[in-house]
Amino acid sequence: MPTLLITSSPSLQQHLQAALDRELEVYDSLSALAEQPQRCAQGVVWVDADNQDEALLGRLCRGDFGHARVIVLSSTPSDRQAVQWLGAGAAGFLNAFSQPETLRQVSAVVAADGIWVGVGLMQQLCARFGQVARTDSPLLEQLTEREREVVGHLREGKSNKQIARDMDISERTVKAHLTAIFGKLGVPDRVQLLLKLSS
Amino acid sequence: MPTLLITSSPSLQQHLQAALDRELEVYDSLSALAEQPQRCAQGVVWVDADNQDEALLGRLCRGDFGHARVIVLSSTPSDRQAVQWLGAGAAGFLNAFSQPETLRQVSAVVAADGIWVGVGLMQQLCARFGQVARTDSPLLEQLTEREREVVGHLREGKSNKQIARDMDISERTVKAHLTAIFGKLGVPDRVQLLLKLSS
DNA sequence: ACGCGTACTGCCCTTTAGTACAACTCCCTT
DNA sequence: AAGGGAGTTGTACTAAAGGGCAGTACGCGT
Repeated sequence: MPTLLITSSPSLQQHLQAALDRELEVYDSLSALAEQPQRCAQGVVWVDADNQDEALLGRLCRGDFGHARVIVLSSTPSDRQAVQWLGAGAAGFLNAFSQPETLRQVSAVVAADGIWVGVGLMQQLCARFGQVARTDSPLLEQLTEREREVVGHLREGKSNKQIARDMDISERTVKAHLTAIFGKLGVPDRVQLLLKLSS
Repeated sequence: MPTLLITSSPSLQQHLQAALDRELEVYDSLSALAEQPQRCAQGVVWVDADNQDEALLGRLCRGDFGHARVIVLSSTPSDRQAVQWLGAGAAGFLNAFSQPETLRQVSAVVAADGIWVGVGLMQQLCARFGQVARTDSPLLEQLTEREREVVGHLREGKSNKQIARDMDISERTVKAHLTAIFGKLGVPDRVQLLLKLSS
């Protein structure tokens, strides 16, 4: 399993090589690597994001060039960048000049098919996710079983007619359920309901 | 730094003990541990979530019983559970009977104050974050200026009549813009458009 | 001058959404 | 037995959404 490094910075190359104590296959830019996709079909690729083509890096993370595990490095890391690359499918995001011990840790985690992310960011992400999950369930608790089913279909964007077909009841009954749902949740129509559920 | 394990399953105890090759302090249930909170004031606590009190586990993750690092195990893991516990403050979530190598990896990461999470879940979290943080979708690039304005109003859940008032044009023109928008984005109606934009 | 894209609007039409009012059947609790 | 919630459906209505057809107007490049 080869370990690749994409950077145009000699100092970063030296830093990473010293930390990992392993043979690195170094490429100057992603475009150079893109021409031989078989090199990154597997293994781990460390990418210095500072001077790389964002679109190309995004494709690499998404797996367009194989199933490589991508670790994105930045000398000026931010939460925005972290979300961008981890969301695209990167396996790690951290400061390019992190402590050697941290780099080794990241390397081990990623090699074991895990992903590496800073504690602060993780808390932010969970808070954001939890925010949605929290407002989601209590809202639907006041609905009956059948009404929740209707909401489920509604979230797929189905029409009343389609919901009626899928639930094997009349369209009139679907409307009855909807009227009850709108009343309980305090919304005027299906559009507002969807917005309330996804906010 | 003690390592605790909360489970009522002998096979899980054996599995983890063998993988970590370390002395484990085993408790049958969380309620047994809750009576002596000083035991989990620090260190790492592995908890088998399968047969535990959810409320109690939530409090443990949130730090009600000290600042222990909590790793939640499940023999039937799901993203929903992962979000639930990581969101509550757990340091890791994984299959109870993961490979010994993975378990050791998780142990190392958590001991180093990191968080362990699967790649798929990470992408979901980032997507959810982006949903809130992102203001403009690449989908909207193919729309004209005026059409993007209409979409903006649409995302507020406004009716055509209201949009017409706000943009100071006729309702018919709003419909004309909408027809163009639906065509370009390949959706049949406003509901599907909203779903597409928020996915 | 001509074509083209964008914006805007009218009339008229069909379909969909939503509600008011009125029933009926089950099932569960009192 | 009586009441009530949940689920179901009908008729009839209003309002909203969506689109076809037709026309006007403005700016921009050839």
